[in-house]
Amino acid sequence: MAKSSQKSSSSRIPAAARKASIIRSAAAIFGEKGFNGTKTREIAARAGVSEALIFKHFPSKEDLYAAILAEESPLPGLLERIQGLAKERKDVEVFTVIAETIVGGAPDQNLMRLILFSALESHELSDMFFQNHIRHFYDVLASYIEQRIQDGAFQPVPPLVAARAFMGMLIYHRLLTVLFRATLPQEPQDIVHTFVTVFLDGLQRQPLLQTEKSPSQPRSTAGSKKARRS
Amino acid sequence: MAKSSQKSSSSRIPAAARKASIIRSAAAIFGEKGFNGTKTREIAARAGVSEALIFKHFPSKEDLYAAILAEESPLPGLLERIQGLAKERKDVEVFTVIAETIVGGAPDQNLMRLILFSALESHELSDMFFQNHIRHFYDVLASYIEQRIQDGAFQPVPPLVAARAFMGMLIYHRLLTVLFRATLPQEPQDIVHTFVTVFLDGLQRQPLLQTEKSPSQPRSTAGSKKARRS
DNA sequence: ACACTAAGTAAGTAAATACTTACTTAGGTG
DNA sequence: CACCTAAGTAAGTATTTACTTACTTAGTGT
Repeated sequence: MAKSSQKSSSSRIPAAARKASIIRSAAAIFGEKGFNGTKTREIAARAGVSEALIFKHFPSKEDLYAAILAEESPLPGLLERIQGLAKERKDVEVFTVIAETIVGGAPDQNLMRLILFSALESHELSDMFFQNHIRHFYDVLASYIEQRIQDGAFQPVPPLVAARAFMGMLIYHRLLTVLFRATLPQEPQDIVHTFVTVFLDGLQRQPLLQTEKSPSQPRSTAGSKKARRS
Repeated sequence: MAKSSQKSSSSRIPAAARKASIIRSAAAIFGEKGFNGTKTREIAARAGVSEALIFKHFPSKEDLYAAILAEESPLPGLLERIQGLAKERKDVEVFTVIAETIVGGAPDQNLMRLILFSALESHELSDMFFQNHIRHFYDVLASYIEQRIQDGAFQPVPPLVAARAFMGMLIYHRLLTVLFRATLPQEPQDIVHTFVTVFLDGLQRQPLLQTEKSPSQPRSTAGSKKARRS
């Protein structure tokens, strides 16, 4: 009987294609269970091949894992899109596009988990990943913020801290969704709008006040008695 | 140096104490390597006991893991502290205390990793953890924000979204530090100050404008062409 | 002193798992 | 066709690992 139905692939296919198919199957399982939780047997089953074939293509499980991390990339064309808007100083649009991308599910569930797992399990590739993708993104965003501060449009805050603050809202939101299925009742675009509004209203130069805040507030900004830390 | 020093325990000690000592050792390793990456042999070695003793105290590795998750608690007295300040409507203090706690390293590196690992490896206890600790914290923070909106001090935004936005800045910052050792050149109190300032300036009712923003901006707040709300 | 129990362990065991070996076979090429 | 190589596999193997078993011993109450 038997050999009729292969699931994702059938008998002889060229090496490159098979390799890609194994990578696809493996990425799904590594993302679900992490490196240590994933068994090569399971990868083989999902790819519809024998375990031995996996080792024909990748010297070790580690090598397979490395191949996946090296190829996955988040934020596909996001950088280019915002750089266009940034040149025209369209604050709202710049931050809205970023927020929509992330809140809309940008690094998909599996990639998100893959990144987290690899960071936790400290595969060195995770550091490389951070340097190549994330770091660069922050540099771009931070230099936009710095530019706007020099324009006099934003308050003088440390640009990288501000960039992280904004990305924190978004990524953390995504994290709660992916890890704890903790969704919110609001529509995605309302969430985006809230994030962007709070952040930009917070950054943009206030018409009257510049560092002190609320009119109904006595003042004690942090830096007085409270903020001594080690 | 020498082998003379037992690290956490020597010969006969009462069951309860030994149990606690095993939990301590196990928590450290689970936090470092996750459930699947941790071997019972390693836990035994670190606790300075035989593997068999671990299984005298905990029926299985899973049970030991569960005992750890059940007992670890972040945000120790934070809730009480902010509830006092909240009654007096001290916005800056409330958010500064929270930010100082988290940026200062509140869930310590190990607990942070433990929580992430357990969420990723989907031990049901992680959900329980979220429900018991994190959820409750957000409820308190969100209801404070809602109160301040009703006072007319904050803009009318969805309170839970705003609460998440603020916590996102903090936790994400901590995440980058813990996972990628991506530190910032600024002093902790400057980072705290930036987070609190941006967030509160963003939330507090603007003296003149209420939804529109920057004076140096042609205006296109979201609601014009870009933010087509469906 | 003497047993009795709680605290502890050395030495297994069965199952799982990453990786190999030795083999088969599909299908293009001269 | 006959051959040759790339594509594929069944059946191991050595090691690791969670957990057990059968035992020893420290210390306490009487």
